[in-house]
Parts: sequence; C-alpha cells; structure tokens
Amino acid sequence: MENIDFAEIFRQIGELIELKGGNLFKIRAYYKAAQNIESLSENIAAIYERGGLKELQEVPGIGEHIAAKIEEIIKTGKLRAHDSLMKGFPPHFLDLIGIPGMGPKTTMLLYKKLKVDSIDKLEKAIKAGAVNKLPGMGQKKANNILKGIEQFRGRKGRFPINIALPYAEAIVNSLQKLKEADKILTCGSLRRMKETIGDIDILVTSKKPDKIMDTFTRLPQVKEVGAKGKTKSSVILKNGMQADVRVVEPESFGAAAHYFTGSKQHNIRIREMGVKKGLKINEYGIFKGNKRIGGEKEEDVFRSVGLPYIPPELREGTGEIEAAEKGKLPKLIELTDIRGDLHSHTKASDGGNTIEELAEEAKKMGYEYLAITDHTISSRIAGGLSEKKALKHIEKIEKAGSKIKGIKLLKGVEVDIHPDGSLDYKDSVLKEFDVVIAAVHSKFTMERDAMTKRIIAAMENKYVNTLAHPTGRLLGKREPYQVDLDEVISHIPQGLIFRIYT
DNA sequence: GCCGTTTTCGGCCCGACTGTTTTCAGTCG
Repeated sequence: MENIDFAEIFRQIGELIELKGGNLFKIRAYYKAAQNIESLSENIAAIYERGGLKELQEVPGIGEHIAAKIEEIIKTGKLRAHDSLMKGFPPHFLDLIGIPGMGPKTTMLLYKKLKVDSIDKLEKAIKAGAVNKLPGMGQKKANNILKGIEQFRGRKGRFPINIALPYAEAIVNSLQKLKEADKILTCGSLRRMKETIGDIDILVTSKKPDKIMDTFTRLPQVKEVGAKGKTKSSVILKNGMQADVRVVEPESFGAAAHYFTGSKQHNIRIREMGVKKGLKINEYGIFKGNKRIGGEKEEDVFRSVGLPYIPPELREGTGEIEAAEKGKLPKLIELTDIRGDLHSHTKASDGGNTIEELAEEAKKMGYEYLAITDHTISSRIAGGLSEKKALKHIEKIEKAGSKIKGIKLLKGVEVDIHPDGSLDYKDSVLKEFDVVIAAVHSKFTMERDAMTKRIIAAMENKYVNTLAHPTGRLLGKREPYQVDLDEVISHIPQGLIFRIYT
C-alpha cells in the first residue's frame, strides 16, 4: 500500500465524521494526518516496519490513535473504524461531497430527505424539482449543484505547469493594462512552481477593486463566472481551468502574497506560530490586537514568527519551517546556476530546430555547453536516426561546433533501450559520442521486475552515462511505468557520473 | 484526534462569496 492509499482512508474518515456532525477539530486532525502522510517522502509502512508505533508518532499530525490505525491497516489490510463509519452508505457515496457546491451539510440533508446516495440520483432529484423545495435550498442552489455535477464529470484534473503558465501570463497582461491595477503577482501552485497546477491564482493591489473584478470576469478567456465579489472573483476558463483573482490594498501586498501563495499546509503552520506569539496573521497583514504591525512585504510575515524568508518553491508544509528554524534552508538552484544542457533534439529527429539554431539560443542563455542528443532508429515515431545517419550527424555537430564560438557542443545521442536491455546502437557506434543517454521508449507495460532488469542492463553498458525519464510518465497524460527505482539507483556503476532525471 | 518556552487539559488559522435568510449557514480556498 502506498502513502496515498493510507491518506485516502483517513481523509474518508474525516469526511464521514463531518457528514455525521462530529467534532470539528477531530475532523481536522484526520484531514491533517491524511495530508501529512501524502506528502511524506518515505513509505509510511516502511516507517512502521523500522520503528513501530513510536516512530509513526514522530510524523507530525500522527498521534497515538492514528498510529494504531495505521498499524491495523498494515496488519489486516483494513480498518474497522472506517468500515463501521461507511456502514449503510454505498461505496461511492463520498463522491457526492467532491461535487462543487455540495458540502457535508447539503449531502446529509439530501440523503436523509430524498435518499440521494449517488451522483445520478442527485441529478435526477434536482431535475425532478425535489431539491429546491427543501429548507435552506432554492432554485439557484439547485442549479449550482447541477453545474457542479457537470464540472465534476468533465474535470480534467490538474494541468502541467507549461500549459497553465501561458494562461496565467495572458491574464496578468490584460490586467496590467488597467491604470487601476498597481502590483500584480501570480500566486498559488504556479508561484510555488509545482509540476502540475490545479488553478490559477492572481493577486492584484488596487484602490479600485471593482474595476479589476469587472475586467477579470469579462476577459475573452473566461467561459463562466463562478463567483464575483467586491475583492474576490472566480471563473472557469475556456480550457476548463479555474482562475481566481483577489484584490487587496497596496499596504497588504506582502501578507496577501503569502496567504495566496500557500500551500494551505504551510499557511496553517505559519498562522499557528503567529497565534503562539499573540499575533493574528491574515491576508491583510500581521496584527497584534487591533494594531497592524506589518504586511506590506512578504518578509514581514516570516519575520513576525521568527523565521527567515522561505522561497515559494519550498512552502509545502513538508519540513521547510523546521529547516528555516534551524537555519538549514536549502539553497535553491537558480536559472543563472545552470551551465548547460545535456539533452536536446534537432530536426534530425523530433526537434524543431537545427543544430546551429539550438547552439545560438543556448549561447544567448549563457550556457557553456550543449549536448545534441537525437533519437535512435527504434524510436521511429520520433524520426530516430540509423547508425549510419548518426555517424553523419556527429560530423555535422563537429562542424557546427567549430563554426560557433563561445559554446562547447557535445556529440550526444538518446539511445533506445530494447525490451531485453540491449541498446539500439552497437558499442562501436556508441563510443563515438561524448554523451550517451539511455531511455525506454517502447513496451511501457512490462512487469516491474522485467522493467527494472531492462533498465539496469542498459545502465551497465560502459558507454552509457545518463538515464533519461526513468519512469516514463507524462504528467496528466501517461502514468509512470512499473519500475523499482531504488533498485535502479543502487546499480549506478561506480566511478561514473550518472544523471537520472525526469 | 493532536499537541505543548502559556498548558498533559484546553486549546485548535482565517476570511470571502452566495443564497436564503432577515442575521447567518454553508461552501470554498
């Protein structure tokens, strides 16, 4: 069982207690435990195997009771507490609270009054006009839930950052044209540079928020306005992505940027630290009683709780606060730290540019070196080169390298790993390259053991010095293939510089 | 249910928007 499976069980327990109207703090404790388990880098079962209940309780948010439940799941494969809470509900009952507009109260009300226990029954009940007659409900709420069902069914999940970023930039550009807009900052998971993005969050400072709200909700990219208030609006874009804009006064910029950047877990931790120091931290600033003591700069927030500035990329609530307290925040790699690129494709295979174009662009980016690494013959869909063509290609790389000064061009190749672990080129050809990248491009569905052996065999070829995309995943498109990465890493040949990247 | 330079008991992050109300509950982030 993976951490995500444990997390799911505890999240469901939280949801079920919430549905039944239990203690709010108990509910929160389960959600918190679920989130913390999910973000662990080590398997929770492995932690238990190593250190038992005691070590489980070292994990933040896991105490005596949840630790015992984890033990029960590991030993028996299930959890009695979860089973008894689920009793009486159909298996997919909890899908209902995943629908936008449906919270625990509404879900329970509809279950009790109308026996709604599935999304289909919910849709029928609304269309039959039964929902809007219930106390506290009305036609608008019913319609919103109907829209929520549509959204839920068409949900595309998270978007890769390279898709989300241009959308965010387009919105920022439009808002920047307004003279009423002061500072504009993209926040949320985009600012934290997560590899996938749930929605786009944009912060604007302005003295005239209504103008910002009007412009934002009428942008050409907007398909539907979910909410429009005085300082906060939320829309669905034409590509299905949600975008939120929040406006605050300029003096609140730092506090709002921190709040809006998240992550949620990080914010909760920071606010808890604030409470202990007698401070209230919200998106408007830092307050001691009614007195505002900071918030114009993001640094103010960290300083108020005795921490150094934590870069957005680290704000995941997964140990960055402890690291900051000890003065052990890692130094992040900046664009200026990158000296070169060891993986690139030209028109010769599936790239879009010539060797010379890539070299010139890399030079402009300040790179010291660039490896040209086109595909080999078995990657036919990518226009892979035969051995003969590859040798010709090497000559072209050398020629371009001698012509273009100020950057070192390396002769490289991204060679296919066959299902049996052999490579697409003979050793006599591979030895002609400076950089040999090995990669799996076919038969992704192999068994875990076979795939692991396949990759290790390729790595053991003496000319291979890089393993590319070791899991084969395509974010949002293709799941990773089955491979034991720990085993792969333990086989990295000694004395070689070995790069594994995704 | 978790947790502790306030505490082993008594706290637990904070606020906006909507719809259905007539002061607020529910949902969301």
